[in-house]
Amino acid sequence: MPLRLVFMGTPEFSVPTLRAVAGAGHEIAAVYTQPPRPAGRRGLELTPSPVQQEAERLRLEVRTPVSLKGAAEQEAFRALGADAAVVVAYGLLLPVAILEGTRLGAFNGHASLLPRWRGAAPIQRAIMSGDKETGMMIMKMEAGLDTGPVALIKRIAIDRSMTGGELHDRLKEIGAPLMVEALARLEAGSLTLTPQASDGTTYARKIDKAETRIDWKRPAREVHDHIRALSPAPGAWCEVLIAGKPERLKVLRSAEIEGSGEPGILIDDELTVACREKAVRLMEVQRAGGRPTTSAEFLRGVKLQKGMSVL
RNA sequence: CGCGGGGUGGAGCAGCCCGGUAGCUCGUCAGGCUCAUAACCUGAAGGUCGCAAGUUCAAAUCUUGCCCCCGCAA
Repeated sequence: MPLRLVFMGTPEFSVPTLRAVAGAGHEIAAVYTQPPRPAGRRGLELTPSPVQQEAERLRLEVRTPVSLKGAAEQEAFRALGADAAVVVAYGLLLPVAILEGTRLGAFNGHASLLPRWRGAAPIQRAIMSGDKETGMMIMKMEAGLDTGPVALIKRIAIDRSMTGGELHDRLKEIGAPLMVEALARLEAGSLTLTPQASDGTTYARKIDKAETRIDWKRPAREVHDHIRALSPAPGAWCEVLIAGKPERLKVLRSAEIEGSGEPGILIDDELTVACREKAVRLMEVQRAGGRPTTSAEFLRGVKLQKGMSVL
């Protein structure tokens, strides 16, 4: 007997799970997602979230409350009479009334090995810190931020060249079947919950715009991790002088290279920038207004040579 | 009407302000040099300069409209 569920999610990361859960035969009573927001370049066109778009494709009922704190919203939620809530990157705090608003509770797909990286940006924080592994976890939600007991874990390795975008895509696909399995066990009454470890807790605070700029005074290893963690979005960047004017250059891919020099100085003709320790070679870049290009392509049009500096 | 950059041979760019025979760095093809090469030398092919209209003796370059791509901001 399939479960009657409420799905709560917003970005692209949530979509595979929505699709998988719906495809597994469960009944989706409603999909909660963040309301359409002004987006795009020209006007302030309201753009529905990826989850909303997918939900409409699946002809599911969509709800986009700005908050779930109000008694009316909570009552509307409870009135769905769902067995459980499935939550993946929803973006709204769930009050206790919501957590307890279903028969079996709310289950969250989270992209880290909890209790490491509780919070908003676990994927990027894991790479930025040079973690060698991470994973997806399905946990039962509690009032605290990502503190609930864990039901299922799937670990995956992070190699030294993996970008945030690549890891994001891997994890969103891993999370979908994992949630489906958790629901199957929940339905069968065989889902076991294990409390999170009491130590090793870290918080993955949201990526701030101010920290996207590359700091060449840090060791090459950290610079490289910073670049790949933020690639492709929001993108780590620096400035480079083109025809005498500073221009923003987003770095999408890099590599650690042996070599040294004053931080921020190019030590060869192949976009290798000296850092505090060793150096980082820019492999793929994107200048403001342009498309992503390999550094070789970029250098054909812009002359940046050994000795010039990168800001 | 949020701010801004851009669409030029296959790639990345310059040229546009100060209209007048399309340039640079690569790639491709042919030949040469070399033990050899992604190195070097010589030569060649390849472009309706996003689309349309206008101004002009003449438009990649000036004017107007449209299409497409992208950065910032949200």
